[in-house]
Amino acid sequence: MSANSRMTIAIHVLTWMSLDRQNNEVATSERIAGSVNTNAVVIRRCLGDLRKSGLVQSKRGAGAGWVLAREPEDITLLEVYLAVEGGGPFGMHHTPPNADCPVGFGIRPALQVVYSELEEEIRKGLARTTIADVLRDVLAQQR
Amino acid sequence: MSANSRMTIAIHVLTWMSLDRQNNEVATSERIAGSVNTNAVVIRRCLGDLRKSGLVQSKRGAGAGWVLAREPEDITLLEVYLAVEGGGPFGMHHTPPNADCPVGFGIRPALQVVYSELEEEIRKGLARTTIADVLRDVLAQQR
DNA sequence: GGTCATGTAACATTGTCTGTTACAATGCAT
DNA sequence: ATGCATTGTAACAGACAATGTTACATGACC
Repeated sequence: MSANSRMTIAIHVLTWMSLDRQNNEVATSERIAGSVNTNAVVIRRCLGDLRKSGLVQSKRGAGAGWVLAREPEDITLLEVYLAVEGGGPFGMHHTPPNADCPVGFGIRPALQVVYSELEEEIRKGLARTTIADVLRDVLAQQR
Repeated sequence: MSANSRMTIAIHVLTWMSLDRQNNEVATSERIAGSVNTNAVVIRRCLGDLRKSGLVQSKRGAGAGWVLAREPEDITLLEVYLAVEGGGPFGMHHTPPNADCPVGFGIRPALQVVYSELEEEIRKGLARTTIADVLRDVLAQQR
């Protein structure tokens, strides 16, 4: 499968921000990038998606940075998923199948049903976990 | 997300083979490719994966081709998934996160748990549908 | 005004998926 | 045994997406 890490990065960012709220420093893309171990622009792109969905807010100017727009308990992984992830788990044919064949004609709508039911299951599963849950699990891992 | 079509192609192939069993012709990669509308080698690669998992069998020599190793009612989409799909729906960080940060240290094992639970949900969902179900739905789409 | 970080564009790099060509291996038919 | 159609696989080209990087205009506080 894709091995797309946007979901992972976004959860990492939000979890980091949840933990960092206790400090008095400002959450900048640069500092977050230090934890994720990537370029700050990658983090800004991610935060931009999260802001469009209303999960974070940005401040500009001097002392600028990012803050959570909601409590970690109120942010589910489903919202993160909807914010940063594109299509579903499986893709359709690259080029349209042969419509003169019964299977080629009917396979796409048939799979559409199967795939969207599956997508619904994924969403339900993601809705059960919040960023606060992840933070708790993350801290439980410490040495 | 990935937009990986291997799953779609594999289901298409197996569904086509289920329908084609009624004819007296031999199922060759060339004929299947005609329905999927792609190159025969792509189909052979897919069939190779399906064979490794025991879902189809191949015959060589003259009059060679492919046959289902099991009844369409006994092949679930989960088995197809396990045969052709690689990793799970989400990937981890491209480069390892900063282990000196508590979040960077604990995020991977924490997400591993979340992701594998999700993967389990997907598998359960896929196990509910068989190739015979798909064939029925495909034929119901006809003009 | 100086400064710092956001916001975004542009581009390079990398990796994966798909498609294509080529060809050896296989085994039935004649 | 020879021919033939197809599998099985390697090798490569092309397309595309994700990621990383550089650069710079924009905004707002000091």
